[in-house]
Amino acid sequence: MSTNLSPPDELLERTLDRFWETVPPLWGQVRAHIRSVATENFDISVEQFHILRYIRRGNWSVSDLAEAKNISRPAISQGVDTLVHKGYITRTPNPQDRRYVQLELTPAGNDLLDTVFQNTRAWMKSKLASFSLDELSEIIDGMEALKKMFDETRP
Amino acid sequence: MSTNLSPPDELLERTLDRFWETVPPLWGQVRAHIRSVATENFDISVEQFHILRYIRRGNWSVSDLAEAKNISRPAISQGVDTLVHKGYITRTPNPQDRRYVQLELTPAGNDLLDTVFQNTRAWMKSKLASFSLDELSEIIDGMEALKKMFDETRP
DNA sequence: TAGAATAGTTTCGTTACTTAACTATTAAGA
DNA sequence: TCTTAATAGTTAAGTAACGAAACTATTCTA
Repeated sequence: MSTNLSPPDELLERTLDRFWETVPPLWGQVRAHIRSVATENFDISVEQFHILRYIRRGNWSVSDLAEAKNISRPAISQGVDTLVHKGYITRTPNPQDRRYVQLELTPAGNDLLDTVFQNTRAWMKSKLASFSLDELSEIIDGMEALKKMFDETRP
Repeated sequence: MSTNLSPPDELLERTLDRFWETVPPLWGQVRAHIRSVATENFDISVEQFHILRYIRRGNWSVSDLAEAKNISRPAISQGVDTLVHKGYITRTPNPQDRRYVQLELTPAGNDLLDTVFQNTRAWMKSKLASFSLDELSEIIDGMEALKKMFDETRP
């Protein structure tokens, strides 16, 4: 049985400092890149791109999406609406429970996602190309540890 | 002199997978928390909060802010406007070059930032409280490595 | 000293959100 | 069974954030 002591405050503070120095600027750059790819090749915004991403990941209803993205159901509903109009997803009432609407990607939606994804990943890879194996391992380990922060099964 | 070989593609892919699994959900949670603290205790949005943050960090002009946040000058100008109206920052023309407007936090702006920051940090600390020293070190190292991704001085 | 460059603002339109109120469907309790 | 409650989703109305274009004010430059 472990003693389960909290880590020293100084280390927590240092962790948060690194987080704030790193994550917001980095995410801003990635967002900006996605926006430029998505708007240049397709007529779509970062938010709409994310809705597609979540649908492919398995969030098939409006409520699922709203919870996953932490925004209101009406916001999702409207986003879905424009994506349906643009031909990237379909709405199908679920025959089991007709309150639910099944959201699915069309072939065009899948293509869009593939293109933006591949483009963004290639760009990110180019940014990582000069990294050493050790640096990449550090990033992987750090991400895996950080991911546990919102793991509800933790104490 | 180093050989400067690119890392194997498989490792890059794995790094990106971890990135995408970790950063967007995590950032979403943090954003949502800031929003709830900022809107419950003060009448302010995440975006406005970030403008205050950047001003405190030393981006004192509208153009500095626009570049740092990667959004247009008009957008900053408007955000600054509402923050001035709310009494959190002041605009002072720079006497050296009167095209520039010096942006400074009022005491209320500093208090706001302190409150939201301390609250958010405390909440994040609580999320990290159960982490081991090794896990925290991994996060710190990972962040430090990741931060170099947009370091323009790299090859 | 005229014109180019820079800093910032205003105007106008778009998009993404929110809350409140609504419809449609299913579940639950008397 | 029938009524009420709960759930899924949409519609409506209003707000905030943002960009592009056009503008003012100031400083630099040739």
